[in-house]
Amino acid sequence: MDMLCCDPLLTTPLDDEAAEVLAGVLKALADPVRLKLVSIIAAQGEGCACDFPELLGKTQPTVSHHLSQLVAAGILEREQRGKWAWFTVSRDRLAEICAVLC
Amino acid sequence: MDMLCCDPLLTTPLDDEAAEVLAGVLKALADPVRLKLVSIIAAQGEGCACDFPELLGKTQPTVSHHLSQLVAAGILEREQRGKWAWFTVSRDRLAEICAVLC
DNA sequence: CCTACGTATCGACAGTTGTCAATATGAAGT
DNA sequence: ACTTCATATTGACAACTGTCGATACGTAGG
Repeated sequence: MDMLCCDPLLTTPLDDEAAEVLAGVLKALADPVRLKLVSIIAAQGEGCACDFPELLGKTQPTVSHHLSQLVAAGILEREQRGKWAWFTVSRDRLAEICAVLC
Repeated sequence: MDMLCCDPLLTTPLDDEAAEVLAGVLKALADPVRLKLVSIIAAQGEGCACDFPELLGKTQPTVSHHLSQLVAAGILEREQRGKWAWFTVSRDRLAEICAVLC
C-alpha cells in the first residue's frame, strides 16, 4: 500500500490523487465491523481469523472479506501459521493516518 | 455531534455502539470530495459555499450535500453571513479522531 | 493420495451512497 | 411586495457495499 501524502490535510489543499488515496484508506476503517476487528487485534497484540466469526457474530466469508480490505489498506498485516491466518495492527499505518489528519 | 469514545481504539475492544459512532464520523471523512473540502477550508481558514462548486467541479446540490454530512459529523462548522454560508474546520473534532486512532 | 479443516472466492441480493436536474426555501435589496 | 441570488431539499438513478450460502483452494496429518 502506498504511503500517504505527508502534507497535513489542514495546511494545503489536497490534489485529486491524494484525496482518492486517503479516502480509500479511511473507507477501510469506516465500518463498525472492521473497527471492532482492529480494536480486538490491537488489544490482544495479534488475532487469529478463526476466532473472529464468533466474536463478531458474522459469517466466515464476511469476516474474510473485511480482513482483506484492512490488509489491502495497510492497516492490518497478515501472517500464515500452518492452516491459520494471524493478523497484527500496523501502528505505523495508523500513525500515518493521524499525521495527515492533524 | 456526540463526543467520541475516549479509550484509544488500540487498547480496548470497541463495543457495538462506540464502533457505530466512530464509523459514522470516519465515513464522513472517507470521500475524496469531502476531504478536498476540508483541506481547502482549512488551508484558507474558512470557506464560502459559493466557491466550492467551481473549485471541485461538482454541482451546487452535490456540494451542499457533502457540506451537510461534514457538519453533521462535527468536522465542519457552519455560519450564516447574509445570503452566504461560511464554513470552518473543527480542529478539536479532528484531534478527537486522532486521539481515538492512536 | 485422501481427508479434514481453515480460509478465500463466487454469485446473488438488499441497502446505502454519490450524483444531477428540478424545485423549494430564505435572506437582502429595490 | 417583488426580485434576485445563494443554499437546501426532493426525486431519480447508477454504482458501490455488506452480507450470506455455496463452493473452491491450501495446508497439514493419516
